[in-house]
Amino acid sequence: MSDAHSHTHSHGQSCVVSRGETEALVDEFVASLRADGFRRTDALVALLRVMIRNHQPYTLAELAEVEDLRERDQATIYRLVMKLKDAGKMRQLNLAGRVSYFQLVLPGHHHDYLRCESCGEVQEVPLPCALAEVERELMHSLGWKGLHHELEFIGLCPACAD
Amino acid sequence: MSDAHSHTHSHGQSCVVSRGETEALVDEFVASLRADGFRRTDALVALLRVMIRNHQPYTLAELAEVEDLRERDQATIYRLVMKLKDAGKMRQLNLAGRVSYFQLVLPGHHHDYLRCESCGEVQEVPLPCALAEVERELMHSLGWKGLHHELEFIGLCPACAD
DNA sequence: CGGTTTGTTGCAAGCCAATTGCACTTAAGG
DNA sequence: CCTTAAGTGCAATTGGCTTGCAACAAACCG
Ligand SMILES: [Mn+2]
Ligand SMILES: [Mn+2]
Ligand SMILES: [Zn+2]
Ligand SMILES: [Zn+2]
Repeated sequence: MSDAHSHTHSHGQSCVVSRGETEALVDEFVASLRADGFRRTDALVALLRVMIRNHQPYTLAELAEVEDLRERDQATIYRLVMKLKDAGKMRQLNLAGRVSYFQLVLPGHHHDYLRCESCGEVQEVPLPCALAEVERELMHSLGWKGLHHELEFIGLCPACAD
Repeated sequence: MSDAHSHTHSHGQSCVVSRGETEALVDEFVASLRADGFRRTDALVALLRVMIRNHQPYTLAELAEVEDLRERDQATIYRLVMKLKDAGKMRQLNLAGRVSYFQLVLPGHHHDYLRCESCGEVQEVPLPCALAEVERELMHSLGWKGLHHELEFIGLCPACAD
């Protein structure tokens, strides 16, 4: 009942960075991480390479499939992701029910998503997001601090809609 | 690492319905459910009573604590919730990491939420939501169907912000 | 370049909310 | 009543994390 998709679905390929530019960003990212006690390990570099090159939400399982991370222990990837989260460099998205998605925090990048209830496809919303203003209003009127948001549109993708 | 709150936090108490009005709505709800093969059982009535009376997101654990559901098996509550979801009468929200929240679908009711990253408090957004227009635009331009959305603002509640 | 400190990793075990199989019970309809 | 299909309790299982611990290896220091 309520069974979800289980195949590996493809994400939309928005927000991609060139191979060369990625390397520079990785170096920069690692450098800033040094201040938080991170060391430049192969696993960290491989992880950042993927998540910067293709700025999308990934499940831990998806990350474990990535080149240069394939032979890594799942616990290693898990701890890297969590440590990045603690450092404020990783965001945990709860797009689907049982699994979490993770996406690197890149200054100036914010994305909302569309998710298909039928096949699980996740696609970036190709429209500008106007919620920053609402955030300001909420912080001002309710006294909350440091608000950001997570917005997901849910429905049937063109393929599943027939 | 990244440890979340674990105590039972209170929800904001918006969207409450009077005791008498609730009974009428429950009867109406059950009646419409009959078309989907539902039977009027004590567990179903108790569940609807809670979720209509206080239209909020609940975890399965929270539902299991409710009067008249306390002595029920967790599997019973789980299957009721899932069957309602399959019938399109229940929405599964992914507000937090490991546990799902469920909220009854009531025509004309739509809510967005604020969640405190520190204490886990969940509060309804007291402003009107203007995303229906964006949904129409997305369906029109991208070909998705039946879109609804889930919007959550995340930050520090007044208490946790000091 | 050794030696020391401390973050990192593999491996295996554990955790826990959800999920399911099965036999029994009960609402609903005739 | 009697039949049929939905609902339920109970126990066992799943699966996505999550953690303890010993072995490793960046970074740093003299
Ligand atoms: Mn991006
Ligand atoms: Mn409501
Ligand atoms: Zn689809
Ligand atoms: Zn708080």
